[in-house]
Amino acid sequence: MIENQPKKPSKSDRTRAQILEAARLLFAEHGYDGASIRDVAAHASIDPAMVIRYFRSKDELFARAAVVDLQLPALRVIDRTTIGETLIRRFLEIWEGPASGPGMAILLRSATSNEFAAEKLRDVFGNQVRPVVAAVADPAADADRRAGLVSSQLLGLAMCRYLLRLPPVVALSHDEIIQNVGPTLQRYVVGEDVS
Amino acid sequence: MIENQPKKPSKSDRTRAQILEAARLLFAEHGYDGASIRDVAAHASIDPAMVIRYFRSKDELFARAAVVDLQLPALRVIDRTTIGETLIRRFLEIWEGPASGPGMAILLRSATSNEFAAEKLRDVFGNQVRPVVAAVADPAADADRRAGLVSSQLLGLAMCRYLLRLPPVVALSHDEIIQNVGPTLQRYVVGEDVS
DNA sequence: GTCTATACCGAGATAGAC
DNA sequence: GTCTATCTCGGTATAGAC
Repeated sequence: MIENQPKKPSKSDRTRAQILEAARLLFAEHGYDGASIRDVAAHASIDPAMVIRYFRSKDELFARAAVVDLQLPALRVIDRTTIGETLIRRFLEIWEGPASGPGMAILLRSATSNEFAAEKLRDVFGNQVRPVVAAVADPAADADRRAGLVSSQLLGLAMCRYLLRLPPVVALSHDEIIQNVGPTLQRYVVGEDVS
Repeated sequence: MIENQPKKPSKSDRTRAQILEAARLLFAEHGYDGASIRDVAAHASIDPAMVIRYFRSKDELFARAAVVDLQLPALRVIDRTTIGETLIRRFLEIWEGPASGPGMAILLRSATSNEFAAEKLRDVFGNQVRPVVAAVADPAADADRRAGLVSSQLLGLAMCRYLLRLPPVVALSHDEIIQNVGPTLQRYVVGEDVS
């Protein structure tokens, strides 16, 4: 067999990982246009030509860097009465927790001016957020609209707090966010408004 | 007197206006990086050198294009019991009404990757949104936080509906938006939650 | 006032020596 | 596998002819 994949952190693999990590950092901070191949190379202490050698193009590098897994299926056991709080807590973990990477920041930072990033972001909400909302939405038929409303509040909060860094939103404590935004999400998911 | 300003739509002025209009359109649609001087010139049926001649640089052109006046003082007569609905109705006018230009789209499109645009957007909320919220917030001392929460919902809605074009959010009718988002804003401005 | 031509720069990407 | 050198392209901005 040619299968000698296990246990081979070859130098190539480590270099590749370094490049990818540098790319994720810089794409998250400066966006697709703002982060150049040269920047990524410098940050990984490597030659720019290597970046192209390992990933064929900037687009492909971005595609590799912009993978997002919100791990929402972990919320499988859901309580309809506390879904709002559950969602906002998970949101804070994703954006500020130690485990989750900068995947969402990468997408959101570039989504306004890069159609690929925009499409990926729409995919995230269609494939990851929507199913969770649909599982508990009040008539499930409204799942699309409810998931859309949830997304509008959560993306807006992320924009203001992590990208735009609007001072009063940055200043909010986790408890304040949970207490204020939680009820909003709760109503969007299982509320009886609607027309 | 050298004052012959009135009644002189000289060819220069018209050209200047054409350039500015083209710039506002393209900056709103493609963002700062995505809209080049050449694009703007082509769209205004003019030579690229003229763009630089009229506005000294791309940065200055962007600064001229990115002026925003939400005209919120027009809401001076405010009813605390309907402030949420008032705000969301004004939001829809700003983004979809015939009068308002693409100013907000210009800023929001570029704010994630352009520090100047980000600063201008923070200014808009500090100088235009915050005062309105402060005028009716419930303890007025919480005005900053309340205005921040309002901004998070409104910017998120704008992102999803007009920039990201998330299908379920695009599909929302004006009435659905008013009925669903209005109560959220109402609670953010005069609600009694908080910690 | 307007446009042609171009300078200059930094981007992404490639060829080929080592 | 790695790096030096370079190509090409498109960006902003400028010089100078008309």
